[in-house]
Amino acid sequence: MAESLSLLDELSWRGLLYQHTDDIADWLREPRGIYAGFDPTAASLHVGHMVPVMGLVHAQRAGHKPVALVGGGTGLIGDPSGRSSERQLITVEQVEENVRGLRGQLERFLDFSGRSAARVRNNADWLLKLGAIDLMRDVGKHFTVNYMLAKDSVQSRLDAGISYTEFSYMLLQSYDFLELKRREEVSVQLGGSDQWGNMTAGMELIRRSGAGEAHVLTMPLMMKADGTKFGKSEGGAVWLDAQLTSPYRFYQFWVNSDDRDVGRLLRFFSLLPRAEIEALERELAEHPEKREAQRALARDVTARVHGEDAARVAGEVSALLFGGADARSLSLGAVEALGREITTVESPLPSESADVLDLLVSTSLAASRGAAKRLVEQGGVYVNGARVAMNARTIDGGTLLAGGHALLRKGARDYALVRFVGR
RNA sequence: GGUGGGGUACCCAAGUGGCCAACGGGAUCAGACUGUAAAUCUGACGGCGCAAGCCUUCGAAGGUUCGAAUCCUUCCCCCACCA
Repeated sequence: MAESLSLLDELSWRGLLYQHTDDIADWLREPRGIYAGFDPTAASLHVGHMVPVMGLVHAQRAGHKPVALVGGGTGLIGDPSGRSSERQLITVEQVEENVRGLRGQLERFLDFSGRSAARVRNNADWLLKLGAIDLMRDVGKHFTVNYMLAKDSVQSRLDAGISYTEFSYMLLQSYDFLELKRREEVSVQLGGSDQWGNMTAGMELIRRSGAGEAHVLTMPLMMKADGTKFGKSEGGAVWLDAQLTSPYRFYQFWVNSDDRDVGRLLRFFSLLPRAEIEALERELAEHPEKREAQRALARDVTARVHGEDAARVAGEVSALLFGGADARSLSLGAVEALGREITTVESPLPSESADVLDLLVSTSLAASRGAAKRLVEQGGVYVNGARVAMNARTIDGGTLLAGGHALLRKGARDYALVRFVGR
């Protein structure tokens, strides 16, 4: 472990420090157990979750022992923090399935060996067997309703309404902290800034239960310079699961970062050292069109999430698609490599030709034939690099690439490949 | 339980008998410009169709009418105040 920088210093220069308890610096002089929780609201984490994940990664690098807590129990209740309306309950089966997905992803970021070995825990292990009476006597008694009502997460919901279920969420999260403190010697919790209320409640419970000293630290929410929400791409979330967001798309998400955001994104999500990030920022200022910073960011993050090989291939495919090469000059090998990274559909060559509109729909480049038609009419569709016109929108044998392929493009950067197979 | 207000397309929101597939804004998508940017401008934005046009939408189900998002009935849900 590099002992050069303390966890707080590291998080601080990266802009990952938002709020923390007063004496946390002293407390962190010794190696501590540090946890962050992730509720299984979906089968996969998305890029937004990576902020606290990176918090754990930095904690481990600084010599502390990270614990990733999967909320198999709290996920059944629903956290009101940062939400303007009541959540829909998800089924027990769904939560269990999601827990499996999250667990596997969290394991990729952390090192499970050595002195600072990471652990993954599931709060279902203690919350499911916690009885209502025990909860009220052992946890509830330590909180006044007045204290709970004062929390932002509750306060902001007083108008729209909040169920007793979600109102109680902070009790469960507090209990998690206490359990982890007792069982695993975890004394620090980190999370997004919207978690401050829940986290300090846990600290309060630990204090009142006489379980010793505990601290909390929050990290900022990633905001984009253009004001839109971070982590969305083509209308959907950017997932860490390769099945939901392919490594190529994942890589593209980062490559497309706004110039104004790249520096912060590098600090947040890459492990590159400070000097290197600052050099990239200078390069970006002088030659923004080269997008070196974006590429470095995409390489680093994609490699951590999907592995070095996947990151390299995503980079190569991007270079191929955006490098200005003539699609028709692609070798069969290159086309087949493309096919493994971007959406690819097989289509029988019906008679003599295929309608591009149908191909746009089958490759999901367009939602319906009507949408596909509008795209073509607006000049937003290209086959093998050539714009498609409404009255010339069929593909026949003569226009195919090596191996009977056609490369479809929608707009500036959405690609799909069609492989025509014999009847 | 009472009184009042409300449920309109991805979100916000106008619309109170035909001119409504439904004003406007946001989000989104495309084009121009560019750096696979940003900003700006232009266009598109329920489904099917080359098109004329057809079909399905305004919480749900019925009804009145030549004709309803708009009127009536019943039901469901949300909010505020009161109890």
